[in-house]
Amino acid sequence: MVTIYDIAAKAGVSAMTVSRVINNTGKISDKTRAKVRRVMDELNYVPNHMARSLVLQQSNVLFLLITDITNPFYTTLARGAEDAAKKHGFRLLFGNSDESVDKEKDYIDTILATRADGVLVAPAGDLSLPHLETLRKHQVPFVLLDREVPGMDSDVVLGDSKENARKLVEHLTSHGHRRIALINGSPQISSARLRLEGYREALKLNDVLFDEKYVLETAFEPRSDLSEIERWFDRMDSLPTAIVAGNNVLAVEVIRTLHARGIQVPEEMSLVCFDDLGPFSEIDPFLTVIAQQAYQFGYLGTQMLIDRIQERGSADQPWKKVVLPADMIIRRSVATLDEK
Amino acid sequence: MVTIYDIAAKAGVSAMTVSRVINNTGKISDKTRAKVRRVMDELNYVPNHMARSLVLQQSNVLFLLITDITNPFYTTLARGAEDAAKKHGFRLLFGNSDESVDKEKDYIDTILATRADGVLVAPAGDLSLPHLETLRKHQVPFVLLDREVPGMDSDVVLGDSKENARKLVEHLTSHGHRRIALINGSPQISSARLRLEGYREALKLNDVLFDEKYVLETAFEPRSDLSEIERWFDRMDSLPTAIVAGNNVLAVEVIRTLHARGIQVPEEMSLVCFDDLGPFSEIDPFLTVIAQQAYQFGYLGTQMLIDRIQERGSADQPWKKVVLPADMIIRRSVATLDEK
DNA sequence: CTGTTAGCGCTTTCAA
DNA sequence: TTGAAAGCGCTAACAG
Repeated sequence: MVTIYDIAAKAGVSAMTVSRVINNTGKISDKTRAKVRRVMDELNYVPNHMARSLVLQQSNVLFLLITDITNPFYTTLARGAEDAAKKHGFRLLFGNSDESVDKEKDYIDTILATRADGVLVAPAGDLSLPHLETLRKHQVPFVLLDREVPGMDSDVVLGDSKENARKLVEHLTSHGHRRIALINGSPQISSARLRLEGYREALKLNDVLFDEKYVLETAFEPRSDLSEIERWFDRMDSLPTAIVAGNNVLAVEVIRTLHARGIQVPEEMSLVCFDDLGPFSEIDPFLTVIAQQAYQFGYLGTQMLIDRIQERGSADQPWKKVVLPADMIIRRSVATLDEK
Repeated sequence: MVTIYDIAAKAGVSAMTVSRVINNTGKISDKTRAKVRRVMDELNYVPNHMARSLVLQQSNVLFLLITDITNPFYTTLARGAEDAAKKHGFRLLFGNSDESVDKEKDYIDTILATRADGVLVAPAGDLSLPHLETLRKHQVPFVLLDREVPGMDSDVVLGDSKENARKLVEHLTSHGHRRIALINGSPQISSARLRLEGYREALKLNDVLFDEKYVLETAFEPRSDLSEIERWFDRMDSLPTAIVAGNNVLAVEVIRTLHARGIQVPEEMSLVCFDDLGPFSEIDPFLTVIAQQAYQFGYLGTQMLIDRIQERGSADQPWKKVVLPADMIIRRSVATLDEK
């Protein structure tokens, strides 16, 4: 491996001078600089970030921890984070927790051990609290994405889950639906809880009685075992006329289940959900959705994180909470009901 | 920051003993080990991977460079790589080159500077050659994924693009199609070239004359400017009856273009493509595709890479080339033609 | 079973 | 404008 000492020897200068050339610090004569540059090229020198980070006590690395790398909401978010990080000269590394608190724990350990300068986290759920406390204890700045965690104050970028749930439900009631189900993620996740709240409020506002049997709380990621959605349908005596899915992945699961039972959307069942399906929704623009600005979640979150990192030492700013609005994209997965 | 020296001092042992406890090396009395462990917990010690990598001259990090993080083929591949890396105790970091040779270059520099132990690359194209040569020069083991680069021998995991193109075309001819177009990625990419070859061979085998005007070579990622596909349609006097898309992203672009022109699939135009659309294809299982085993690309590639890393020093093995078979999933995007 | 020494590649501080 | 010394946190090699 070529080090600054190899360069120094061959260029007839000290290692310190090489370091100065690399980092453009201090005063160097043009001649020396040129010579050092030439030798660096000849020897194919590549700086060693680890050695550098070790002495500088900072890595210029940001870490993005998402919960589902196959979900276009998160990959689009990742693109936003990538662009923002690059713009500010940070490198961005990704991790994928698969909605698992345990895998998340492993990543937190890795993040700590690799001394990332900051972290963007879409927490797996409320049980992520200890992980966040660990980050806080080690003074690693972080920004929460898409979900909050009770008991932990921090910067956070959110959608307005409650409001959006209300919009979705009212879209359905305005088409004559009264028996509206909610197939939601785990109540251990703040966004799922708020979506349930919004759903209940919207029902009340529209004089529809809340019926517990129309709510299924499962996981935002499909479980591999026999589908809970399957079983939920099995025990349903009278089906709803419409379903709100807590996210895009659940919407797909619902559609599969409906297909398997020969139930047509929207003729026999209306369906709406949170989050669009990514580029592939274009194939058949079919599902009516709340389209959150995934890219902005990543971009803004990263900017907030970098602000926080660079603020180090200056007066502590209060925590920032950014709530990004979302549009409803109306397509054709909702039928209009005539019956009262 | 807590270091092994802090632990050592508080536990009344030397730093070396702490190091041994952390790494489970050497012989340590149970009593000492217990005490060191206790102090580590009390002080919330987190090992510093950078310091460790610096002395060990290895990082236990693998880097996966893909060309499109929003393409489910690559995210599924990433899941496979993740699982394989984890199984062997390596950490996996991702980068996204966006099909850009320049961004790829940046990542290669980062990879070199952070001293990853090995790299999995889906190269942006033939122009990636210098990047691979850089890796080779610095003795960083790498495995190519999904695409080869002329002039560079290495381990590689591929699909059988030629054979699969043939299957796709013959599926169309067997349904009576004779005017079959190919909308393909850049000829700078090996898989695109082979797909074109397979297409031509299949036409010949079925006594269909090759017609240049039915081939469009564009990019595997949609360009932001006015769609080339748009313009290609514009200058077409007699439309084909079927289209083979070089990958899933292009298929989506084709569908959008067709929709905009009010052309129905499959009634007025049949369409098939390479690579499935990920979980979301389930919503409307519509497109007939060659479904490559994306997960296996990542899993096997990672295993090959780790083999290569661990072989260090032992006799050089010849380069391995793994070709993964793919199944055609027949859905309903192909119409049967009666006309001869 | 445990400790001492030296050094991984780099930058900060101080001196020339 | 340049250099020498020290140290970031850790572990290999050797000594006890």
